[in-house]
Amino acid sequence: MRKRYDQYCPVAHALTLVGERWALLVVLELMRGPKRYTDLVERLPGIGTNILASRLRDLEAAGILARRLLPPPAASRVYELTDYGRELKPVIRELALWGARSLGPPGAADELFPGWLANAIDTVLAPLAPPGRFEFHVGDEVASLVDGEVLSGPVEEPDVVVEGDPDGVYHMFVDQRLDLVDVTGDRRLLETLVQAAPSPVELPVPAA
Amino acid sequence: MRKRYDQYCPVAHALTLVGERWALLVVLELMRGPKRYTDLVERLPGIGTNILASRLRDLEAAGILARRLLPPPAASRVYELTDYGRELKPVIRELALWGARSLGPPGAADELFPGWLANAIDTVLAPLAPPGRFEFHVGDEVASLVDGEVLSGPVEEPDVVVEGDPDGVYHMFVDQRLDLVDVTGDRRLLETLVQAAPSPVELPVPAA
DNA sequence: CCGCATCCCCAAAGATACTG
DNA sequence: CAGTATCTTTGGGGATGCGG
Repeated sequence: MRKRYDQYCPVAHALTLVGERWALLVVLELMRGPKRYTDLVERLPGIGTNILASRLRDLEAAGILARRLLPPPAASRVYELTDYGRELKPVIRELALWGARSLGPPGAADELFPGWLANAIDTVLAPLAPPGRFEFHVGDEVASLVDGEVLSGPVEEPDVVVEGDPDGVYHMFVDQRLDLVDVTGDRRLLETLVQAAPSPVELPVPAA
Repeated sequence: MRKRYDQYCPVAHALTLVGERWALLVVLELMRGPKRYTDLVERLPGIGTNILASRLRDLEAAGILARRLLPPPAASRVYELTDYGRELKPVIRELALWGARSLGPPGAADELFPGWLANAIDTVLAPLAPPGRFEFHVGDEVASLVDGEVLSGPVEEPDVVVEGDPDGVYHMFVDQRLDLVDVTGDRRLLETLVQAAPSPVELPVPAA
């Protein structure tokens, strides 16, 4: 918010609102519901507490989120998106679809924090998913995809259940390999979903 | 590119590639064709020359753009998007649609540089435009919209021609007022276009 | 000229400690 | 729990220089 671009351009304006470091990731976290300050801190590994406070101030001033006090006795302060903030979803979705194509398998430096699976499915798969009831178990995360809608946790009467580690699931979607995961149920339906996923990009230079 | 987020998340990954300041605006400029270094400098008011060089390096390393030498005798170096870079268009489009809703009328601090009109029409209007041949004259800029495709300059046999200053055109799209611009031709068609434009957002705090 | 590299200055980012 | 205060480090902005 502070740093402007001196151009009369809708893109430049959007970037002054949500273009600063961490800003869109804060919005992404709030997409799955209101959160407290400390919830955000632990779900955004590496963010400084002062940075988070600053971003929350800026995003509130921009009308993207609002702070609210939960009714007593809980009485803790939470941050939640406004309507305008929620409308960033298509932006985040396109970013995720684009980024997924050059995202490699999970590395050691990457943290997998609670909710990552549901988040990834929601942003990358949900918009292209065929109708059906999918259930995924990856490590200790469980998330489901029901007719294009994402749910945390299992679903009743799934058509197909996939079980594996992060690497196996990665290769399932990227290389269309189903041999590194355990599949129970409608294998055909899973293949349809896998084929709908965005195809990876061949990077010219492996970013030495 | 340099600064990572330590999360295994497609959005975080996308933001490490194009989330730095100026990066997406560089991509936006290259969307309308290859450009030389100095072209970019003058179309990105306020960018430092070292920053631009750094962004170009990072974006090249990420496989988003490539540098190429024009054939002699021109023999100057140009930067152009790769396929993967061009696929950022949906991201930019969604950002523009979202940003346009809270972008006010042009202010004194905003620079209007050559091509702004075509850029704005392309990102904001083109994806929602009804079929038809529109021609816009704003200040000394002329751009057209033909069946959802943008052209710099006039078009043959336009259905409707709009003439006005930036402020008038702004209120045409935001307030659906057609009395601040000159309209020649099919006024009905123009009204259809205006109604397709994204509606503005009521900001809670005017960002004092 | 064009395409940067260098230098200087200042404003953010990051890490840690601490307080209402 | 939800931040502010403080300190250090890094990167951005602007000017200038310089080789091709």
